[in-house]
Amino acid sequence: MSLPLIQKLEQFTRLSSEDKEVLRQMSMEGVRHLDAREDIIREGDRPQSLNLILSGWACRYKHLEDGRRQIISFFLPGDMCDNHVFILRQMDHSVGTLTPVTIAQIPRRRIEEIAGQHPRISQALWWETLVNAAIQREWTVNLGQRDALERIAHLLCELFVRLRGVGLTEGNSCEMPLTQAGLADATGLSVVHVNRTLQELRAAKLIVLRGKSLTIPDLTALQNAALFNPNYLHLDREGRHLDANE
Amino acid sequence: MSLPLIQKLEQFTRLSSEDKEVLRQMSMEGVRHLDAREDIIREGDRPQSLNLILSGWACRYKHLEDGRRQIISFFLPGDMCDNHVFILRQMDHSVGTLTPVTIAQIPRRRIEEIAGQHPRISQALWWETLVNAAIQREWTVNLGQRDALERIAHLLCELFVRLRGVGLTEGNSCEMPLTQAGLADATGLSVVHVNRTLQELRAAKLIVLRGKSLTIPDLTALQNAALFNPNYLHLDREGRHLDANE
DNA sequence: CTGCCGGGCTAACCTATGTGATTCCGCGCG
DNA sequence: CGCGCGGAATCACATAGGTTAGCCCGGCAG
Repeated sequence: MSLPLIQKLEQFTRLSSEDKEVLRQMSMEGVRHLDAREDIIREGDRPQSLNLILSGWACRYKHLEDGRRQIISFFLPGDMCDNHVFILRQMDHSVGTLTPVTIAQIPRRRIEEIAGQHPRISQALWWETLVNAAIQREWTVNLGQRDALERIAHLLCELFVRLRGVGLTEGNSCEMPLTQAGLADATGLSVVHVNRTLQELRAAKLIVLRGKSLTIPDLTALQNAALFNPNYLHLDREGRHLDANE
Repeated sequence: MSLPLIQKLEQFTRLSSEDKEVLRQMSMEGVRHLDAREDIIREGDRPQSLNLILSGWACRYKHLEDGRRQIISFFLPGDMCDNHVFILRQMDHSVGTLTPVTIAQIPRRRIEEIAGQHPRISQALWWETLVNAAIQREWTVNLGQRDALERIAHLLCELFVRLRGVGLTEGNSCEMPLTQAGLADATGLSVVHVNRTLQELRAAKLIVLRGKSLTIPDLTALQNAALFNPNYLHLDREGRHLDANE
């Protein structure tokens, strides 16, 4: 059973077995366990280490002064919360857990050392940063143009495809620990409307959502409803060509 | 009169005069002139060069299959349209001009050479990539949480502060070549509502917008109306501390 | 066992924003 | 010199989505 981080980076590049060993070692450093709803980093911090999610879900978020809150992105196992932020000096947002989470906290120095010695890894880390930026762009489109149903459907497609990329789906099902309030904060909708819209998606047989488990009976159908095009996830290792259903 | 690119990077780091000379040379390569409403790069392209905006405005945008369009970000003079995209293999969005534009088209190889020889420049380029990502996050918040008035006010604050950073403001005024349709595509609002909201901003004396010129009589007031906090632009060269009004 | 709390669900009502259509103005082009 | 067009401005009307409030259920803490 391979580490989510490794599975993820291998969607992009081939890693040597030495590279993989280095990443495995790295993942065992500074392991910490966090409860749900804890902050990993706060706006204004000047982090000196990088947090790699080993298990559980977290998110970036930002509060407006009057309390409104937006979830800016999700971190799933294999994601790095703050890859390369040390180039900037201050966090402009916070990162918090959504479920209990285990992370590896890797000192800045250690990362720089690894990146210096393993160009393939260094490049892969930049790739992950750029893919995150691409995801952020797609969220801009999602919030700006899609209506509630498309928006939620799109988010579910994205999460499902990303989870599949790190081996966390089973057939057409995956875990869905997000509460409706979480979905609301991520989509810019009210909780009430998220609920309404989920009913609609259920009624249309596009999703089965019970407890913390999501099943997507027909991914293509959901993608169509969402106007979801997976190209922005850049899961196209050279030569290879895959669509979201591969 | 210094190049916008250099002014911009110097908000972040000190460049040696050699660094600056290299950037100046670079800016003279492959200069091209484009009309308004031309595409610089299209979704699906695999660009082998980097486009630096010397003058004029451009934007990233994305179309949904049914024609809806979202502007994802703006490029002002000194911005690089597609810094580091060669790490990804395909453009997941297009870049088009909003006004007549002049760009320097710099071959990938050349950039890599320069970055290899001038670590300061290399770092500054990554800084610009990360700041763009931070801007994208703030847009997520903007679209997800702010109402129409805050949203437009926020965008105007951002554009003004960014223009000021490259010396393109005069007192409290700057150029504003965006049409209301452009503002609508960027904010996810309808043209009609953009118009209504601009009236509101005018009535509140927060902006003076005539033709292609924007004046912000009281930037602090506009920032307050927008819940605008400039920290996400990361204009904080070490030691220095400035607020948006400096 | 009971009481509380987080999370899901629903209903009635309200409003910010979208739609579609029309007018007006200025400017470049034939 | 008149026509056509992009862009701004309005108006009347429609609706997606927000708000407030309340209920129900299940788990766990005391």
